[in-house]
Order: sequence, then structure tokens, then C-alpha cells
Amino acid sequence: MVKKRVLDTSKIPMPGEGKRGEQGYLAYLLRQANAAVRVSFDRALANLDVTLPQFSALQMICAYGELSSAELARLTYLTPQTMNIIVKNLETRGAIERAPHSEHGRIIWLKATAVGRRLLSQCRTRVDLIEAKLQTCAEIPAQENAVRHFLALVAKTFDPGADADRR
Amino acid sequence: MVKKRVLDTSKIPMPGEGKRGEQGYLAYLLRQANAAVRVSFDRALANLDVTLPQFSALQMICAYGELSSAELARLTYLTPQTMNIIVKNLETRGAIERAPHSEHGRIIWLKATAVGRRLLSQCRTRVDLIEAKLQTCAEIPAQENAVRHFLALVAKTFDPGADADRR
DNA sequence: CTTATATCAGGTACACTGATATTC
DNA sequence: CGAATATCAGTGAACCTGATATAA
Repeated sequence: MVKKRVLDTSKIPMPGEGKRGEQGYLAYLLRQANAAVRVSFDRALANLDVTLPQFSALQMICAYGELSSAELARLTYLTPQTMNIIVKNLETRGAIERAPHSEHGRIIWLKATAVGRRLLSQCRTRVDLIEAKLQTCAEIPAQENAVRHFLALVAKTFDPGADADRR
Repeated sequence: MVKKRVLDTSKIPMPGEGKRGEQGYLAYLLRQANAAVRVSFDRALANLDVTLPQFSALQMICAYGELSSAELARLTYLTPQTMNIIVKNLETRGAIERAPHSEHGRIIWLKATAVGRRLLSQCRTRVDLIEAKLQTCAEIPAQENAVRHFLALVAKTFDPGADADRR
């Protein structure tokens, strides 16, 4: 079923077509794909009152056991101040808790609470459907491997943490 | 050169390694790669006082000649209200101008000004370096084709505009 | 009457810079 | 001292939902 439009928009291609398709800039294709998937994530998480940055942070806290807010900021390429806000919102709803580090007097460990782990579990059941849908976009295993290798290399190549001057 | 850290962070992999590498979720790899590239974009455009959403919108306005704010919103998977803000910021600095549609009394065309086209040109010279760097992440043409095909298909598959209920 | 466009109003989570205190 | 952590303060662009007016 084709979407009805008031005007003739034949100049503007559908996603995946023309300039929005394989002939486009790689950077644009990456942004477009990410934006489209992000909308699905937002919708899947909206009912749980979890934002994508919050889900991403909670996922990492659970995956790595205990880590600091500063480490979390580096993992997501955000500033410590920004991550502090996201972490604070997670703490307010009781998903995570802060505990002072046993040896280092300045560092504060972030740890998921029982509520947080249950919340993440609820997120995952919804998000896993998206992951499965994403896998079908790589039609053959060889292509999926190529995509995985590319995306991982992009993250490594563009890693801002590798630069000298972080503020 | 390895970044110095206060603590032993051996549990946390570098980007592209372990859970942050090819073994991770596809959705995570996509987000991570996008986030890393986005930081490069932000830095490249910061001196020109252009945000990434603004650059993206300006790019599309120049590419498609004339189009409306509503079409622009669909292209970027944003709501019309959000796009209106981005467009307004572009108009305030004189990069684009609004002109009423000749036939349709409600639609307002967006058009790049001479200032806007020059601004986009400045953006592109900086951004093209990133695009080139991105290409090197696909080592062989076959892999780049696989990546392009995948990203385009993801955008098409997850296109929110294909759904019934948009608000 | 229904759909699409444009836009006002309000609210919030992000995301930044800058500055500060503290700890190693 | 420098480097890293945490966090306060302030600003702003970006997102959203909801409501409204208008045009096709």
C-alpha cells in the first residue's frame, strides 16, 4: 500500500532507493539506517518509560557488572556530565544504585538493582524482536559477517577516545 | 599509545573488541558505529556553527531543490514539529528561505539561499574527509557493496513511514 | 468529512561548555 | 604538580505530545 501524498513527490526517493539507497554517501546510509532503527527502539521502549540512552547505559551496567560513570561516558562517546544526567534518571527510578569504591576514594561504582535487572529483562524481550528483524536484513551469513566486521572497524577507527584532546 | 586509566579496566573491551566487536548485537554495533562517526561530524561542523541535524536538512534541501518541511520530516524520521525547529534555526542564520507554494496554498517551499549553498559547500569539504575515512573501513569493494546493500535494506525495512499509525 | 500542512504551546531528556572540589 | 573522577551551574538544540487553524 502506497502512502498517499498531497503532492507529486516523485523527485524524492523512498528509503533505500536512489540517493537514499546504495548510491548514497556511506555516512548518510549509516545515519539513515540508525535513525530508522532508533524509531523502532523508541517505540518498543516507550511503554516501559525507558529512553534509548537509558537502555544502553543499563545494558552496559548489567553486562560489565560494576563500572563508573566516567567509564560509561567513554563507552558511549558522551561527556561525563551528560552521562551523569542519564545515570541520575536511572537512579531516580530505582534501576541502579551508587556505591563508593572500596579502594579508590573518588570513584563511585554503578550497580543494577533487582528492579533494574527486571526492567532490562523486559526491555530485552521487546528489543530482541528488533534484533531478529535486523538479522534478516543480512540475507546470507557472509554478508552479515562483512557488515559486522565493517561496523566494528568503524567504531575502532573513529573512536574519539583514541584522540589526544578530550575535554 | 594506550590511554592511561586510573583503574584496571581490563573487563571493559576497546571499541571493536569483545562485546563491542563482531560478536555483539547488530543493533549495538550499528549504534556504536553511528555514535563514533557522529562525534567526528560534530567536531568537523562545530567551527561552522552547524549541527548535524542542520547539516542533514540543508543537504537535503540542496539535493532535492525545493521541498516542504513535512517532507523533510519524513525523510529524517522526525516529527514535523521537530523539523520545524531545525528549519527555523537554519532560516534564522539566513541559510534557507521560505516561499509559499504557487499552487498549494498551505505548503511552504524551503529553498537554500546563496549563503546556505556556500555554507553547505564548506561543510562538505570537511565532511568528505570523514566519508573517505569511512570508505577505508570497507577493505574490499565486495564488502562495501555488502554494507551498502545492508544499510539501504535496513532503512527500507524499518521505515516508520510504511506503518499505518503515524501521529 | 477526512487528510495533510504548518505552527503554537508546553515539557523533558540530552548534550554541550565551564568551573570546582577531591582523590590518586 | 598533573590526571582522573564526580558534580554543580548554565545554555541550547533537539525531541516529544497535544491542540489549533487552514487548505485540498
